Amino acid sequence: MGLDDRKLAVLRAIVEDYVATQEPVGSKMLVERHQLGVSPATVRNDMAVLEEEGYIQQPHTSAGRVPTDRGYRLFVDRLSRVKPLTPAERRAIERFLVGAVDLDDVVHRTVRLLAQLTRQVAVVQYPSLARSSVRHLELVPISTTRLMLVMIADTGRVEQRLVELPGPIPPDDVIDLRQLVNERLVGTRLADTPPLVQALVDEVSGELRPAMVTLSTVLLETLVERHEERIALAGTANLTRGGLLDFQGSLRPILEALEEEVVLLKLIGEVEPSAMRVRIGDENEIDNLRATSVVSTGYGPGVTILGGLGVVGPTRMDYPSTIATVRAVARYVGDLLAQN
Amino acid sequence: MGLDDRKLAVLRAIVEDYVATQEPVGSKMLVERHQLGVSPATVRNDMAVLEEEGYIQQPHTSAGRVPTDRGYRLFVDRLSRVKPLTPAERRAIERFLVGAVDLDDVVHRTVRLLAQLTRQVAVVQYPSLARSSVRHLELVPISTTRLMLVMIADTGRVEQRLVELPGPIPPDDVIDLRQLVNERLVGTRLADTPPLVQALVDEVSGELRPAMVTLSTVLLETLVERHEERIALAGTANLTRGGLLDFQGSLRPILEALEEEVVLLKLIGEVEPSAMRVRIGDENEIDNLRATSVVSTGYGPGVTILGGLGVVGPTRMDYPSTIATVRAVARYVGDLLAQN
DNA sequence: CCTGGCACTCGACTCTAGCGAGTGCCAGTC
DNA sequence: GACTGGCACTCGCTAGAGTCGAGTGCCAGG
Repeated sequence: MGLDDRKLAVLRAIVEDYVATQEPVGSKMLVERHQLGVSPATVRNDMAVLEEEGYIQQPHTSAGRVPTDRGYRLFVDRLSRVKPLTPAERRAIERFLVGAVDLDDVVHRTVRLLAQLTRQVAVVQYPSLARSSVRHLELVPISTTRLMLVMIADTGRVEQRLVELPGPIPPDDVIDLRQLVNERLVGTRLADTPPLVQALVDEVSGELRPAMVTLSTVLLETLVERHEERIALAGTANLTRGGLLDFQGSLRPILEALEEEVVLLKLIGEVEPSAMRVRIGDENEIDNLRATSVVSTGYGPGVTILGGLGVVGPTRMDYPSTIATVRAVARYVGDLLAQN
Repeated sequence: MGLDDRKLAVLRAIVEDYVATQEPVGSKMLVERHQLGVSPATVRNDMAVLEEEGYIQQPHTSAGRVPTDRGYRLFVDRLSRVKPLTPAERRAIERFLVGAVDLDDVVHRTVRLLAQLTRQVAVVQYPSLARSSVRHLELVPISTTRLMLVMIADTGRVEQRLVELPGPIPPDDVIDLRQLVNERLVGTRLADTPPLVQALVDEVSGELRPAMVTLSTVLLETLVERHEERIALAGTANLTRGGLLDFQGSLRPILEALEEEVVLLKLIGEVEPSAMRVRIGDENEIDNLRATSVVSTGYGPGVTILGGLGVVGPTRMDYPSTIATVRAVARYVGDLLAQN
């Protein structure tokens, strides 16, 4: 059941028109707006085949056709050429991201930028801790039995945790501890620290030991287990564009899903090396998002992946532009972080 | 134009019924469901007066009455007794907040809890930097010309900034700098630091001076100007409860407003000492939120105010419960932070 | 294989009529 | 003077009928 070129052209035209107008598209409109070189009747026959194959669908008998998820999939895979960004968009990206003062700032600007450019909901994951290395560990005495542990990662992320010591500790010991953990851990990837931390504990003896034991627990929590991946979100208001037409009027499940960090991580986090990932409608594992499409990718300096970012929108989105924008923003952010 | 007791009772009944049923309430229903001891006709007369005074309103000529913003205001001010929380709710609060490991965690749990209990959008401001004191300043060398400045506030907040030095700086100088800034600034409220920082700069001379000048700029930015108040948000999905009835079907402006940190701060940030603030409909300064009511308060240990929290919902909300919940949560969080 | 023509389908829209909740007013009663 | 029962009236909501037209599927002819 191969689809010949014209049928593919028809599918493309349907997708493009439907995305643009948001209304089921009929055969007559189609030949008027695209140079297909055939009559409406022929297009109708093609459409019948496309429908039979599951690429398009009629909302009601005697209405135009609407692409199915499968139709969008084919469109994305084979029919769309990625639209290059306009110079204006490129400039917007640069202007927006220049002048960010720290990591928080970069992430915030990025997510807003992405939401604005795509006119959709944007999601940006903070550089993943698992993929970062320790740049510095700081121990700040808060009281005689309390320390504040501050971990600075090479990606610029800073994590802190309170350490409740089993007993009072003299200031000099804090300095020793600090030096010790820094010597051993700086430069290693967070994912690789557990054995090193364990070795540290085994090694230390004397009065420093109880403190070291406690500290090691917190260290492991902070560096590995806690793994609290952070996420920034923007543009939820864009869900209301197109009135209640998209999402058949029930934003509820989508808003709910977007509030679950775990869900978002699943969306954005499973990155393949700088490849675009497009999940259309039913392809989404998350039930609440079956009515949406998700375009995501990883970002990072060079080929390293630090985290993911992407957008969530109606299945009827402008895939070529969206994909182009997401890719461009990811690239810029990656480069930006490379400078740190 | 005094309203006698019965008229007030009628208003109260109207508010309560309307909040419960979401439908305009008529005179007959009213006498049936409340023991007013008079006939519908009498109630109608009272209602006519209440309408004339602007407390209630008819959506259409022959429909029941609906409270106006002014009506809700009177209700909140004079007619509602605050509902005590149920034991289940108290327990929920305790269970939810116990076990928070750090400030981020506390704030996140709080905002989710608040959203869940009130079934509305919850907003929690991180403990305000302006009201915090410096607990410790750390300078971490990143390269010979770069430092990471980490500021730990007594509220547990940690802020970091990259410092680009004008030239290379030896490690010993970093130690000197660190000691200097800590000596002078630890313990002072952030709002009070500018003159001290200035004094520091004036005082330092020699080779340390250029670095100190740069550092002071960043310090001032981080401590004072930047003032990046952080905000956590949860429960936006609750906006869709009640279908499209509330907010006349356009969530748009509300979602937009909720994404603006500045707007949220205005909502939540202007706290009076542990007093509840209720802004009803038109009373909101923010145009996009004219269709909503905002219940907010400050929180902090004892009488100190660290930040604000509150909820945003339809004007037709259950004020007594909402107010009780917001107050209770604020109190718990305040106590919790007092333990740090 | 494509095309023009044609009968058919069916949702969207308009219009009308009837229903009923709710009102305002008034005359009568305690 | 305050309350009540009664009554005419308003007007949004719903259901049903009718019309319109975009769009289709099919077929015969080029």
